[in-house]
Amino acid sequence: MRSSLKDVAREAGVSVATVSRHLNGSINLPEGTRKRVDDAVSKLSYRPNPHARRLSLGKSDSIALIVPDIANPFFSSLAASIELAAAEHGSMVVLHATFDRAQREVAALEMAIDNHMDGIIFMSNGEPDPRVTEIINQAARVVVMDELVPGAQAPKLLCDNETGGFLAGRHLAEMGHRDVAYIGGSPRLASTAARLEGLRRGLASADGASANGDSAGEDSASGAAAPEVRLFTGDHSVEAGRRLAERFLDQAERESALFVGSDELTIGVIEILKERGIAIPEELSLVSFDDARSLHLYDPPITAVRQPARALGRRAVELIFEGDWEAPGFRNSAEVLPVALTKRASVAALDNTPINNLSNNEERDATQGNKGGKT
Amino acid sequence: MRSSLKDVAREAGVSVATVSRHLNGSINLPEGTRKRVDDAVSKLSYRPNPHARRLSLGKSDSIALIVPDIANPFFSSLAASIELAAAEHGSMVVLHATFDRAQREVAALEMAIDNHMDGIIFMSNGEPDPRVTEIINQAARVVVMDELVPGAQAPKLLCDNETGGFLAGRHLAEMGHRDVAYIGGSPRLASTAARLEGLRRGLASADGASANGDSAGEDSASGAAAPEVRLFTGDHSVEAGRRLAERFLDQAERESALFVGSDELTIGVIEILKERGIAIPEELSLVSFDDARSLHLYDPPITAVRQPARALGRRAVELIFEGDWEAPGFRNSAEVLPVALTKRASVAALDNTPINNLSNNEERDATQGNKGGKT
DNA sequence: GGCGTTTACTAAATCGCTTTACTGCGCCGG
DNA sequence: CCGGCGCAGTAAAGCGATTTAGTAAACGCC
Repeated sequence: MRSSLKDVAREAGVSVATVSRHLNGSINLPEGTRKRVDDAVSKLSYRPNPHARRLSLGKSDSIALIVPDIANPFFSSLAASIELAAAEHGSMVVLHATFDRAQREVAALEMAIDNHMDGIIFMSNGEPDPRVTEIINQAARVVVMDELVPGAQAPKLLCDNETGGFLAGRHLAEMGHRDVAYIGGSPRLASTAARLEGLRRGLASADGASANGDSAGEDSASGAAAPEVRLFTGDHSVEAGRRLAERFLDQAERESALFVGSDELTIGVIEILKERGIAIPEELSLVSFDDARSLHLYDPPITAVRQPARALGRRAVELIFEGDWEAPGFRNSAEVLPVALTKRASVAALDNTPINNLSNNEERDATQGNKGGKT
Repeated sequence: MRSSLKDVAREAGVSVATVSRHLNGSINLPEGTRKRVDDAVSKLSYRPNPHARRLSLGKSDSIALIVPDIANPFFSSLAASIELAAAEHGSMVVLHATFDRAQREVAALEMAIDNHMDGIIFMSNGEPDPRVTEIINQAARVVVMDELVPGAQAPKLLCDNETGGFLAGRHLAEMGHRDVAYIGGSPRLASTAARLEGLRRGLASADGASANGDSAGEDSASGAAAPEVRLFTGDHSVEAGRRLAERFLDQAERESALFVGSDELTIGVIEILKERGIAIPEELSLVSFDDARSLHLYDPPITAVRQPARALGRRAVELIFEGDWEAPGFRNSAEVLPVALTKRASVAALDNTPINNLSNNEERDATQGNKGGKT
């Protein structure tokens, strides 16, 4: 049977208050008493009951981690760094998988609130739901990560989606691609919008950047109209990747490259391309997003924008425990962590394009991170 | 401010006991009272305080999941199915990553015990530590999964390592391989022993099985001595995979194939092989274990023994909530879930071997599962 | 020697729920 | 009319901490 404070107090011949206060360092006992208490504690191998502690203190020494799918390597990398950082803060991590279903998101959030979690790290790639926003705004300490929740009054922690899109776009453009399709999450998501904006900017940038004299005019007027990016959107699952890839192939017109919004989708896409015998990158180039899987071993190695999963996780925990939650602007702040493009072999140099970009594979094209920006 | 039972009781004009008992279904209120209470509950949007509930009940509606590394896709798949099953049982999942360090394992277990977790799912690939065993034996409901903990009195849930080894061995043998090295976890682990035993049995089985007349004698006497399997062991990390692969290559004698104990190790191994320009499978064949990553997209697609991660997870939760923990033998029981060999393209047919096994790639070579065996 | 301060503790309330034991009270059968 | 039985509900004792307010004794100081 576990022993309680009372047992320790009796054993040491003092009151429970004394033991409790001593153990919590809120009293300075004279040597003799201190020893008696400490001896009693170790003799009875006393360990405080966390349930009682939590009831009394109204906190839980835990944070809730709410993610769409923990089996997704991006989220599991995130989870790993979150668990590690939380443990360093003496906190446990409670896991909730939502599969992007608002119902489950609501349930997880409510559970977290009821449990007086010290913090909540919330992620969703699903369609925005007002109930979710409402609950987040009631909760004490929520960090909204990876994707915006419209209307949520909570510090946001994101990767630099816009730059991610830009890096992909610029790289593709430099390799001679002009017509690119996007396969990714819902267009209602902020991440999708940001990536597309970056992508377009990147694609356009090459017009000036790679000022190679002959603009290889076949079909496009020289650098005039911003390239049109066609969208194929769904959730971030392998299955969706397959479906969207098929739809893309059925409708493909002049696209020579695909920018895919997550490794999960990329897997589905590659599966379909292989099934249909379409060669990557000879017939279709590919840039993925996340780079949380072992894409360097794929056939071909997949070029991808890398999300800083570990850094995001660590930072989220920091925000919870060290964030200035009283500061007026804190709940409106947004922090953006840098992404990087890892060039591998899934992007082909198109026709008459200088191939100087085919070199330095696997070199990181790191980007400066702009921290602490405001929304 | 959250409202408490007392508030509801006051609002409904009854005592807290009545409300509590009604809410827990341990009383049948007459229509009028019932309605008053229910109305009060919804008017105040009352939600019981889990901390208080847990203190009173001495349970936590949570299970602890203790794994070496949640970023490892095998464990994260496991976690996904565990979270799902636990949620169905109204239970939360608390995550602990140990990195196979006994110190962290002990801490996680103690935390779980202190928290009166409804159950603990414990996994470790580290060197067995007596402290861990001792604590497990003190805990109420622990399921030891994936790997044995020597001396632990707890139901065990494993994949069929022996058959896994056997399937790999037989396949390699059928493809003409005789000299195989094993790269995997510590030889002190039961899983390693079982896989090696299976591997040897599988390799030997082909002597009779593939009774192809000409035994292509170069160096080996026809099917006489059981093949010697050289071991290269370490932890299950990419880094270890790289190190062990290098060591293997430096010492390699006649080995034509590698049986690798986990996808993580396999990644490291492949990296090294590529760096050294060794072609898979032409120069070296490879069979992995886990198949939790997208090995089918690798270059080449990697043949692997698949662990039934989702099934293991689901079953572990079932054991916790529906296991017969009072039954005398339960804490000594072991349950084995079937594995399957997925043949892809990382095993070459050696020389004069009939190539009939190169067909039906991606077909599952499913094995019958023998459930409920005893240790 | 009296008074103010420390020092060294303790009593008891509190957190919010569960549960056991018990009280009234109406009603029914004899 | 009386004893007994349900019914409807309550009082109060936990669960095991934390913490506030307070007390008794010792000590310093003039």
